[in-house]
Amino acid sequence: MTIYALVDGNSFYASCQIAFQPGLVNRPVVVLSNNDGCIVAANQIAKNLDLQHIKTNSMGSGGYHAATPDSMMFQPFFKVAPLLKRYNTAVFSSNYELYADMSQRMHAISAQFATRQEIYSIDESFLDFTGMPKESLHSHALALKKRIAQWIGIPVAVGIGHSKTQAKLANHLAKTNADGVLDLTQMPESALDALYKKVKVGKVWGIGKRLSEQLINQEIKTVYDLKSANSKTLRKRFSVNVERIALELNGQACFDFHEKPDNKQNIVSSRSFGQNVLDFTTMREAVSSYTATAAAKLRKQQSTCQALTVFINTPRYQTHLAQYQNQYTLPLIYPTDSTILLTKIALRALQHIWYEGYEYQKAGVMLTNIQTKTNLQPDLFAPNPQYSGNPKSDNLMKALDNINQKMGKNTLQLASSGLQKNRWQMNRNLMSKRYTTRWEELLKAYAG
DNA sequence: TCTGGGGTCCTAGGACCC
DNA sequence: TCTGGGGTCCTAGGACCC
Repeated sequence: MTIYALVDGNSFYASCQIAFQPGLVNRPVVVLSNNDGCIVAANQIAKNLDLQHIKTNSMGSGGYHAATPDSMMFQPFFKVAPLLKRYNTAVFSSNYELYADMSQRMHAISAQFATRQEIYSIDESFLDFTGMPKESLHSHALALKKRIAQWIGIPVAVGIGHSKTQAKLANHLAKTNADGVLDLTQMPESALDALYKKVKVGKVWGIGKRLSEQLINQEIKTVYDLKSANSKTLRKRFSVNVERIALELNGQACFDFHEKPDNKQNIVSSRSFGQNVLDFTTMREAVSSYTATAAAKLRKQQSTCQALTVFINTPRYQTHLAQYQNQYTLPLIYPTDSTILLTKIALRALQHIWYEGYEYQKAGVMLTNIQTKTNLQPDLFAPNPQYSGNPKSDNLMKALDNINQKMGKNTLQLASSGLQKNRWQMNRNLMSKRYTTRWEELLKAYAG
């Protein structure tokens, strides 16, 4: 029987900031989303701040994240700014370069503690603990936790179970455990049931707000209720996925390990603008720039795409402004990974949906119909049947990627991306140094 | 003044075919 | 003078995740 462990960095982004400014450890710390828009990470002290007066209407019903009463998360920054200030909170703009580098280090350490690892997100990985002596699982996890703390200064929690869902749940519960580790595999059935009875069904991985409401309507209120529900009924009333989740809670693994990350089936690059965009020239630059980012991601996974979508919209929360949103998809005759070609297509798609007179807040580019380059299916009936990649373009793109990787993003770019990005680029007014990836931003220590 | 970005999977429904 | 039933493929939208 496979044993799964889930390692998860506590308030990961906030912990990354604290790791380099240990003086913050006793202060509330929050990290903002792109554009300094809302809060995406908060340490426990910040989470404990009194949110009474800001609980209402956090992101509106159309938001990605419903506000949960206990959470500072996803509150618009401007709404909580006065409260944060009152409590002397350290506020940071997102510093993705720093978090990505710290993430790699954390995952590398975790990998040393298991035969297999699945990197699930920037701050989480599943580990395979199968075959380890049962009584030592807990101490093994503690050793892992200790090493990550010592080597990179990030606190983690570890959950252990017979399925991914159990490991996720154990991890969630471990966060409030004294030592930050919880092993469900060593728990007798009765103890497990007693524990499950105390946890709300919405805490289960894969049960979001909507499903949780629907389950509660059917008298399935706790993890125990879900675990003991009839699995065929669950499939009929909800979905095959809910059925699987229930089985997983029973210790029957339905979701496999994925050691190698799958190639993306869709690649999106989109951003909110630092300030609303009114003119086509500026919008062209933004769309060109997002296309370049998406195309670089595409080449990184050695794929091509055969369709591209551009979307633009006005700010939905600024209700006094005229609202408009639209998207347009263009198929390509040949699969490609060329920034030059994709940019042409993207700008053509933009022409289709652009209307003068609106204040635009966001734009994005999505690449779809993605295929890996190695199993490209050339279209025999296309006018140019021998096409299966274009060596000249491939070399050019390779050179572009190499230079940008070595010298920094946007060292080399198309003229259509523009040089005055400050007209639309996001605000990050509170960014810390990139301690681990830039020589000139290294931490300095003074002796004497 | 100020509300993120990037993914996956599933399902329902329409178009089309026999 | 009758308006079935089954199948596939595609797309849009919903729900979930971090």
